[in-house]
Amino acid sequence: MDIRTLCLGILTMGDATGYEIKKTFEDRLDLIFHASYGSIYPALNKLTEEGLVSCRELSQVKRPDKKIYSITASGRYQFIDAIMKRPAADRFRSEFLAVLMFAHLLPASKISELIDERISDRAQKIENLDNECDSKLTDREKFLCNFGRTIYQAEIDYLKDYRHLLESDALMDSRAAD
Amino acid sequence: MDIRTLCLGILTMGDATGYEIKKTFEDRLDLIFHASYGSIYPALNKLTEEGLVSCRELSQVKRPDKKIYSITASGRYQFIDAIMKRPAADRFRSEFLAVLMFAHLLPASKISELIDERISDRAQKIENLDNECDSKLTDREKFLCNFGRTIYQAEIDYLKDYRHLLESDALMDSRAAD
DNA sequence: TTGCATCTGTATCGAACTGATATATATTGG
DNA sequence: CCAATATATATCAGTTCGATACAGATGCAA
Repeated sequence: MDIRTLCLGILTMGDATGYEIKKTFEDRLDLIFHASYGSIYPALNKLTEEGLVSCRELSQVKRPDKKIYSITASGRYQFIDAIMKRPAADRFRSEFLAVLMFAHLLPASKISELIDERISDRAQKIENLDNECDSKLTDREKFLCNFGRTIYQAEIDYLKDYRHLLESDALMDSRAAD
Repeated sequence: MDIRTLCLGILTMGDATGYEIKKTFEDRLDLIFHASYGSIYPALNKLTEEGLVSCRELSQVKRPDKKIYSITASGRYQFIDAIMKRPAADRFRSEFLAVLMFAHLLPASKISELIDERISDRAQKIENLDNECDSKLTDREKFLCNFGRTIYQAEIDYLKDYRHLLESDALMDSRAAD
């Protein structure tokens, strides 16, 4: 599933401009999927060419025309087709964990700082989700929201419980270096 | 931190060929970071140009020469510099979760199947980590290995506990459609 | 023993995607 | 009153993926 397909999915929820689709990615899919203008606008052009979405232009004074996209019947079929297929594996990349892989090359204080920051970052993300969760309505959205909270909390708990493994490791190495 | 930098990091653990670096990504960084030949080989060329790694060629009979890369002193400094910087945010993309976002468009049976498969996939990943964890030695590696297990287990637990929210939702929608 | 899969090793290419940047104006809040 | 944020379009260079190509070695099962 590429961004083109997911734009189609967002349009099943109602007509939107490219700008609004970007916002939807940020507001409701932040946990799950990311997309930049550099992929959204070309995607919408291609979808239009292929007849999977239609586009009406709303001329505005002293601004670029607003282009409102709607999904077509054939677009809807194609989207259902796409989500019926087995989803590809998650893609995950964490610089934080990559750095920890080389913790022995850093001073112990740096490791502690890094973990402290990670914990407060995850806590912040949970707080954001808490706020969003209230206003969200469907069980489906609550499910995804709580999914995120659960995973973030599991990470915080793990870091708190086992950080000493890294911190003592680094400490020993730096002592050995003396 | 890009793949170029992480290749440098892998070379701090010992000399290696491009092929071996790829294997290291698969064997020891699978949880954390991914890289394909299409990024590794160009990265090594660029690192060589910049004098951050050196390369000696080992000619082999009826095979392309084996190129063994070593990190240089300046490469080592540059790598430490890179990991001292604040790590960028994780990048995460999950087609599985994206599909769940549109669960209301799928039959309830499909949702159940999807979740069943996800649970066994995560269980498999935990089993793989269990096996690897034994043979790994340093506290640092154990830390990362158990990190992965913990997160995967949290996901399984969550899915088991709350899948009914999605399954009943889908059921209601399909009844409503009748 | 033959044949098939997997391993070792190099490398490139098109397509996908990111992140920054450009261009304009309106609105909101401190 | 000014700065930040929001609305709205779009492109571009650089990064990365996934597939593919080539080619012999090695292992293993029928």
